[in-house]
Amino acid sequence: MSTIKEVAKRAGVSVGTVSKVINNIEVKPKTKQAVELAIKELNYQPNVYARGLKVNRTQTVALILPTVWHPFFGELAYNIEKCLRKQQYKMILCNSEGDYLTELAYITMAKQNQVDGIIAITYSDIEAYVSSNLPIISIDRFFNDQVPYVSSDNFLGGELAAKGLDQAGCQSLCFIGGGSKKENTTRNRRKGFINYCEKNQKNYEIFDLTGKSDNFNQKMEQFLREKVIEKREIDGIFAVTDAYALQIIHFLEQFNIHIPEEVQVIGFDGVKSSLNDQIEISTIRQPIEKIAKESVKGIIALIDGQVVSPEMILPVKFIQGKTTKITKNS
Amino acid sequence: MSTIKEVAKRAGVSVGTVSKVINNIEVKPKTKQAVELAIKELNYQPNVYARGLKVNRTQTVALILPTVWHPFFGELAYNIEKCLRKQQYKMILCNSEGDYLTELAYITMAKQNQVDGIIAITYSDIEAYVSSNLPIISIDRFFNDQVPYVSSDNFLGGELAAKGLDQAGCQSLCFIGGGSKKENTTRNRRKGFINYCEKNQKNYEIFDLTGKSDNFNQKMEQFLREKVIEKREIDGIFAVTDAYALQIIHFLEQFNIHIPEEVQVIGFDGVKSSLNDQIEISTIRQPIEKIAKESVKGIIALIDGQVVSPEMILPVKFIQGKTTKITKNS
DNA sequence: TTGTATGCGTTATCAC
DNA sequence: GTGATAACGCATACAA
Repeated sequence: MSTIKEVAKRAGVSVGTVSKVINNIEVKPKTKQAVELAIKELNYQPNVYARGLKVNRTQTVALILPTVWHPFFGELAYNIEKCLRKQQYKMILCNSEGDYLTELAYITMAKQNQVDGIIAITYSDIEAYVSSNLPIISIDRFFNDQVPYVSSDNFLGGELAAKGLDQAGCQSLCFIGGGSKKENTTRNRRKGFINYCEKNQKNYEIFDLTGKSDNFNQKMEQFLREKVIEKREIDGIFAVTDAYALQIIHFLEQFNIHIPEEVQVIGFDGVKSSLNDQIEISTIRQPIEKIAKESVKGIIALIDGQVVSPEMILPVKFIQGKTTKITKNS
Repeated sequence: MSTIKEVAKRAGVSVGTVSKVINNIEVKPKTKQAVELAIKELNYQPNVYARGLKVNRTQTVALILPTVWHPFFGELAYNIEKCLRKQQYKMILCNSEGDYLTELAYITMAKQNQVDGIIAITYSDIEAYVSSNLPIISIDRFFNDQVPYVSSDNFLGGELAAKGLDQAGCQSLCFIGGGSKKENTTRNRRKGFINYCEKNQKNYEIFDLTGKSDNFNQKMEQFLREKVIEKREIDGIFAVTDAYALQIIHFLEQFNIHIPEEVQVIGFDGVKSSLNDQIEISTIRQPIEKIAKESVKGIIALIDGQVVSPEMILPVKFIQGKTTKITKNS
């Protein structure tokens, strides 16, 4: 690998001049030409470490997420990398596997100047380690006023789900949720759901097991067995994620419950496992591309020392699938 | 961020001594203690750029693949990052989107010392740009003797697929493939399939459209309509990937062909869209974890200047799904 | 407009 | 065993 010195010698100029050419600083056209020729001839590539040491910029952002091996995160990671690349940034991928220590290790790395900033989607308590001098954007989770976050409009999503079931003819709705206490923005899905039901005087039930309980599946199945299969009290289900929705559907189908004829189901996420994949279930789709775009815009603004809006809430959409009846509106 | 100088001053020693402590070089216990205390007090983190500039090592590897937004690549990326992390390496994720120029840009980046090595899964002709002084491991594709590659045993996979169909009672087999000419290791799936059929005197047909043809789907459907739906000449299909298999199954089901009763189908890849996902179709599963492990082992060995075996072929397994009949052997 | 010189934070080679 | 110092490759303030 040739250095700036060698380029300077070959071009018959000084290193300073070469540096100027590289960084697009005014230089006499003729010298510029000579330098560019030398660069080409020597196949010179600036050493990013020397530059990084000097200017303290690496053009690299870390993306911390539970695991890229998940349709939602995969799509998100893909889009974020794409956006970053457009802005000449590289992306270090960090699968935290939801592990607190792994997340911390990555944040430490960030502080060692390995990266200019972090985009994180995490549910552990890394708050104390997130100092305000480290540019960071959070997805789907509120930390504090210092950390801007971008998220889907979960409240609206909950409303849309309830509305979707309502308009498709359901009489008695139900929200099924669970998972970590920390996912405080996804909590709003439930709130939106309830809000719609209250406002429109729809019957509804809530099955929501927060915190980790090993036997969540058992309890949920018991709930379904009683309320849906036996008593037939519920004919519209909003599951907090597509994964839950799928699970519920599989369970009900075992008991010959027809979907959507007898029971209608709406999920949340709208993930596709790849670009060409087709979504089968009715769902509230998160605007993953937009989330990616806003996150990248945010982190770069932060790196550039600009002020960034503390929260960016992005609209969601109802996607008609095969698990709700088709109405005029959908 | 504090520097090594400040640590030295606080500990009452020289920078050289601090450096020794950091790099675990013998130092008097007492001084070591003092230095470590100062490090803690100042919350000192070595600057990786200064170190990188000095030792020309970044502890970073680039992973180039078409898109992480794909179950197979997602799983692969997840596992590779996991392995790299265990070895104290970071991973830069590069979605090339199959684009030649993007791949090139990333290779250029690698040459700028941003990364110590590359793990690539690419189908374009980047051969000329891959100089032997840049550590690189290829997955699924042979470039030349200078570039070690790791791959599934595609030939064995082809044999297993044919054997699976045969033992499940199929009389007349068929291979359906297509895609890029460049995927020369996946070509072996076809070879293995043919090999089994020849050796065991099974009837077989090949439908293989190499190169890109816009109307691949049309032609394939026409083929299926004639051979499977109308003439009923084929009762066992080996599709070169799960994606094709799925497509074929959906198509046949439209014509009320029962699978696996009338026609049996085996795919290739065995991808799950997440850890908890369940595979539904019968398939030949690629050992993604092993591929990840071997790639990482390989790239690190290369970085460390060791010699690496030019090819690593890993065994595949037949996975019984719902699209082939169950036999005693399976 | 261009060249020279200094320093970024670290490691490594010397002396001591 | 420890300290002083040169060097890594580059950007930049300043001198010419």
